[in-house]
Amino acid sequence: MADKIVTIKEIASRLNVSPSTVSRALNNHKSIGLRTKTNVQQLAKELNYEPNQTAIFFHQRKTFTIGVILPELSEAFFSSAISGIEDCANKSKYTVLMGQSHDDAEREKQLVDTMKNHRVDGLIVSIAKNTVSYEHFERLRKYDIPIVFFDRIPDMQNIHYVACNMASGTTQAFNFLRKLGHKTIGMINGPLNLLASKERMEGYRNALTKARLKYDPSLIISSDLTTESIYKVTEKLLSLRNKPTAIIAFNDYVLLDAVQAALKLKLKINKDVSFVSYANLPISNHSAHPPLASVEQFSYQQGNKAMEIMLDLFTKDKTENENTTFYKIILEPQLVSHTNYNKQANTKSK
Amino acid sequence: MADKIVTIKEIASRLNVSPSTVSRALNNHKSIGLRTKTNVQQLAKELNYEPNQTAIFFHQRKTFTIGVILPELSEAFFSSAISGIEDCANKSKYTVLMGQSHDDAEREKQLVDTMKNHRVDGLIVSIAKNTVSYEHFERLRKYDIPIVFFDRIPDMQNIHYVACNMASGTTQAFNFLRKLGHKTIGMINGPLNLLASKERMEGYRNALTKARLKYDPSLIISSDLTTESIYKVTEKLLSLRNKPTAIIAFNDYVLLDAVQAALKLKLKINKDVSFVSYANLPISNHSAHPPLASVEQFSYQQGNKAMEIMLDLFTKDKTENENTTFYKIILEPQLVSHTNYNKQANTKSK
DNA sequence: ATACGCCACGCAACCGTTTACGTTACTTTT
DNA sequence: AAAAGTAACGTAAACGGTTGCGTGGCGTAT
Repeated sequence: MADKIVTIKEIASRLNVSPSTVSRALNNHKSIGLRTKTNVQQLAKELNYEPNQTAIFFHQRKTFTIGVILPELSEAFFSSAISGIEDCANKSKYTVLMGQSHDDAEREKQLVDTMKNHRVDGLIVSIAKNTVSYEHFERLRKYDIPIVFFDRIPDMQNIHYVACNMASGTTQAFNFLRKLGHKTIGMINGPLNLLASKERMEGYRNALTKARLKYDPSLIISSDLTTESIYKVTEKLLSLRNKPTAIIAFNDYVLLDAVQAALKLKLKINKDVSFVSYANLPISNHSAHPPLASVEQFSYQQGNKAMEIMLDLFTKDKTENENTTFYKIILEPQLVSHTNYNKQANTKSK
Repeated sequence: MADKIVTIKEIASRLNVSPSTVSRALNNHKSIGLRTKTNVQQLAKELNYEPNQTAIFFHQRKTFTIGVILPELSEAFFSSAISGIEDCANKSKYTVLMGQSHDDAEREKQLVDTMKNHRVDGLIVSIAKNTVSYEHFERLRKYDIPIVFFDRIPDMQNIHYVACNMASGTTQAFNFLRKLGHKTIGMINGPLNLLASKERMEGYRNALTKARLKYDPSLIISSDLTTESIYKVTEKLLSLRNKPTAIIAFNDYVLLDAVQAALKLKLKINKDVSFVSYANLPISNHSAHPPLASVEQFSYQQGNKAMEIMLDLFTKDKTENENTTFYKIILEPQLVSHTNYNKQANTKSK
């Protein structure tokens, strides 16, 4: 077999034509005669010619690669999101360069630089927990690399993003519990510098206002999301005079710890205290103490939408000179009740 | 600011030197005078010069990118594995191009082609369930793109791979159950064309032989890993005359369904029937009916090791001409008992 | 027969960087 | 003082493919 990698020049010399003719023939350029065109294409097939994309990328200043930076792939939320991104990307011949920040701002910065050097056509990012400066993102503008943020949005002006309305989700959760008869509802929130925490807080208070209830600040406690912190916070909530009969947990990971803390206090789950959470674990409904309901955040859809926006930016960039409009997509979360039996388990295998 | 992207030529013309001098100065080449060297480096810093990697990649025939193709990121096993890959890759300036086959052989083939066109320096693959032909892998040899397989290994000669010894894991599981007093142990296996199934079978029979027990074929049933199939198979097992008091489930997803099936038959878990499984769900110990023990397959380590092998191949390629040795790394799985309390929950947050 | 146009293809520059191979000017050796 | 060496930098080709422009040959209109 042909051991050497076959290039356009190789084909050209074999057919006694110029490389440019071969290139045009392969690209079905109109100014090439039918005769030579078929000759070239046939020989290319025979020799198993495959264009060297790195040369093309370099020449066209386009890599058909989009970078994705997110905190942790092992969190189901993000692995699902990247699936949404990838599925959409592949439909348009794009490939995904992936990097995890492990929630470390420094690492995130490095990744952004790497991706920039790789000249990705665009970047989809969910920022790290402790990212506070954003110059590394700003620097990308010079290279015309658009960024679309999702879920974890930085506090920046003029950015594209897609996120889920956690305020609304929290309101839904609150009302759900109210309808079940719960009068005193606590919440284990995250650090208040996170938008996600602020929104949950906002949703909680909105629900209170609408229900004309008075606000008891001690019912909402922020934790730093570590196991120890959650234990402490949960115990604190459950030993209040105005003790909550239901708790909204920041997410499923928090839920697991909070439930353990409650059990330690000899409380019966769903009797002495009930829980509602935000879905990020696929099998939380198989767990020993599933929440009464979950706020579904549609991670796959968020990723998918982010990639759609990216594709849109690529086409728009060519026509409009200055991008003055910014995509700000807010998805509505949906409360999923787990009281009915498990609907269907996704058939997974390994 | 400098709006245009600054290149070596730009720096060269500003300093009235040639581009090659700039290039050498930036790379600290010895044959460049200290004077001009510092001049160049300073101006580069000022202008925020950043090399165009696509040009470099193209020129050096090296992309510092490795492709990873696996079935499903949403399975914890794989998302953990890719973390292992990425962590190792980043330490050596490599980046990860990712693609999911969704267990579709056709898609896998496309991904291999895409990665080849992107000229990844290497490929790490866990093959799709229904991949039977391997020419798309063979084709990469021409491009000198090494492949390292992990976990799901194709039936090919002369390949590098890292996998877990499922036979040994199964033997461990079997003996564990025997020690707990179980005399009749069933197993829900996967399709027999999978190496993983064959190995489980092998491990089961090895354990039997060592314990001088006779083999009852009806105690091992293969399923196609769909929920319906698992229900059926479980019911079959539990209605045998020689009814098993313990069942080894193919993996945690199978476990979930098998447990449901057992519950449907009004059996008490861990009393009428006990389970052991192969770990791929991180929170299986929080689930309503956790297995007595799990065979830990060290997915992160598998990925990590695969990438280490890849790096090794890169360095070796330069010295040795023909690669006549192939890495075949077999990790020993480890049985983790869940009877003691949950050790520590990984602190995860979102 | 001359002019015009089009078809089909070649030439050469280009993308940004690296590098083998000069070339110059100066220093050292003998 | 001539030869040799060396420091410091320039020239140009190369990586593989694309593309604007040029050109010869042929057909057709006039």
